[in-house]
Amino acid sequence: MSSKIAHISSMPNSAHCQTCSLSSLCLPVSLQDDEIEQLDNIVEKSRPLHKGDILFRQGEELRSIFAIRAGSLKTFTLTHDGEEQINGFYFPGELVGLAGLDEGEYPMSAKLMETTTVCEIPYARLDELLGQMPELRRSLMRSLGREIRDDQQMLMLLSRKTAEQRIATFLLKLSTRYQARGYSATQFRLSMSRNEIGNYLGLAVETVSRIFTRFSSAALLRVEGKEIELLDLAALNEVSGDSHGEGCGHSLKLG
Amino acid sequence: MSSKIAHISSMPNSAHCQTCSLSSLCLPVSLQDDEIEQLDNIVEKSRPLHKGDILFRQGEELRSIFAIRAGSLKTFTLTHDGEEQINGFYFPGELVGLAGLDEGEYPMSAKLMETTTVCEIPYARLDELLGQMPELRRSLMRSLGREIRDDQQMLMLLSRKTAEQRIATFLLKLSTRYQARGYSATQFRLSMSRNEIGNYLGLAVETVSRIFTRFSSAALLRVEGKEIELLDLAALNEVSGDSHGEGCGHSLKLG
DNA sequence: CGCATGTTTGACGATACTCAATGTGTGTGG
DNA sequence: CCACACACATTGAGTATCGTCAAACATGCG
Repeated sequence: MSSKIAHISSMPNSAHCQTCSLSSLCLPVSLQDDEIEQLDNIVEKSRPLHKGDILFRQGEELRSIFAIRAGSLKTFTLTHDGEEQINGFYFPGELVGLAGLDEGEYPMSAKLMETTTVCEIPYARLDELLGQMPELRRSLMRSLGREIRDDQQMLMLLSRKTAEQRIATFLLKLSTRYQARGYSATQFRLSMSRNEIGNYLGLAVETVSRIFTRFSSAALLRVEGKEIELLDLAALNEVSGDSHGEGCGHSLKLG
Repeated sequence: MSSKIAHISSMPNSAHCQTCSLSSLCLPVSLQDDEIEQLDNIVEKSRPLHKGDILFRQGEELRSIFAIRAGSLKTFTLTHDGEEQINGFYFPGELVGLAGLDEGEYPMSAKLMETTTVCEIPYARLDELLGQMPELRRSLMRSLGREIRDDQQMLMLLSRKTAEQRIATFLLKLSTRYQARGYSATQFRLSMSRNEIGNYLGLAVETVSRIFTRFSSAALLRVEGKEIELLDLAALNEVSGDSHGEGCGHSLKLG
């Protein structure tokens, strides 16, 4: 359980922003070629980091934000009683570390859930570019805004949704995000444990497990350890409570 | 219940950013005098708007963000089943509307809880200034970051705290915010109803009411309708679950 | 003054947590 | 390569917290 601090050493000559297949997700801006090149120049690509490594730690000085190239990580804070509270999961093409921009230090820690490659974007350099490139600036604003909206959807989830609705919502969100980066929307591998899912959704592990089996019995999905197949997106959507169709909120009876 | 859309008409010659006592809260930046003047030029001060008025509506094009000069408002979204979900309460010196910057439209509505005066900051003009003034840019970043951190504290609250802890946390947060703007930290008037508090904290109205009386019985506070006096900040802190001292989590027994 | 809205209090019940035991997988070391 | 240990996952039983329903009470607005 000795989680090492990830030490980024730049790859000799890896990929570039210009050719990165994730660029449309990472910073969806319409930049000039030379602007992209400028951006590319300040970005440091890491060699793969290992599962369990800490990318940054709560309270550390915020020197960089990170874009994920491959793999996945979780961000979390520690509660007063030393428990870890997961704030979010991050996948390729997503930016991590934005939340700390105001304080100059990371308000939470980031830990890899599997072998992961990131792009490091030094904030000082980025800040210069922001002054020169309005589009980049707006793009970053959009990323911040998206972060806020995501959090607010979570607020909604935590304050109004039942356990079933939370899990359904969670799975559908994952589905959407996987789809956005070219993976299957219905079949994927959960990179987080049931424990982490429960922590994130404000549920006990046991509840998560029970609902997985309940959904399985109802043929909404197929579970095999961490492998998941969503069998009935429409029904999941119904259960999630986000559907506009009248969901009248009846919960699942066992099949 | 006919909530009018607030229509901002600029005051002939009201206050200026240069002399605003809230400027340190609103945009806590170290700007040059001429920079502040530039900012002041694009800000439109409203005449007082009435309780119940809508400042902006979810889905509307985001033309401006707002700074509150006096009064208070709540932001909320509508759930799929038409219920209102409160996202936050805003007080003088705070910025509203930031969350929509990415999409170009407001992701939620804002409704006044009492007679309120705001400064309107047209986004197009602001964006120009952002390119010219690095400090202003960082300040706005900080505001966005703060919004994110606040949301994440709420996530923590909703996913891990009991009803008692939520109410205690809520009251202490209010206390801090009031203090920051020069009001009493222990005596204030709740501008929101019990219903709105419950909605915001993910609790039923009845639960909110019960806990208020429970706190009252335990001499943690004094309630008289919307008037509140916090009698034992230390104890409230203890109950809130945020204290670092060992809280061993025993709930209040009636006095 | 009366109706509407907001608040308080009580009784009851459901959802999800805790505790506990068993089952399953994963990684490590012999 | 197997065996063991450890973390993770599932399932069950009992319970507590909080939500729902209901009614009385207070407050405020027209």
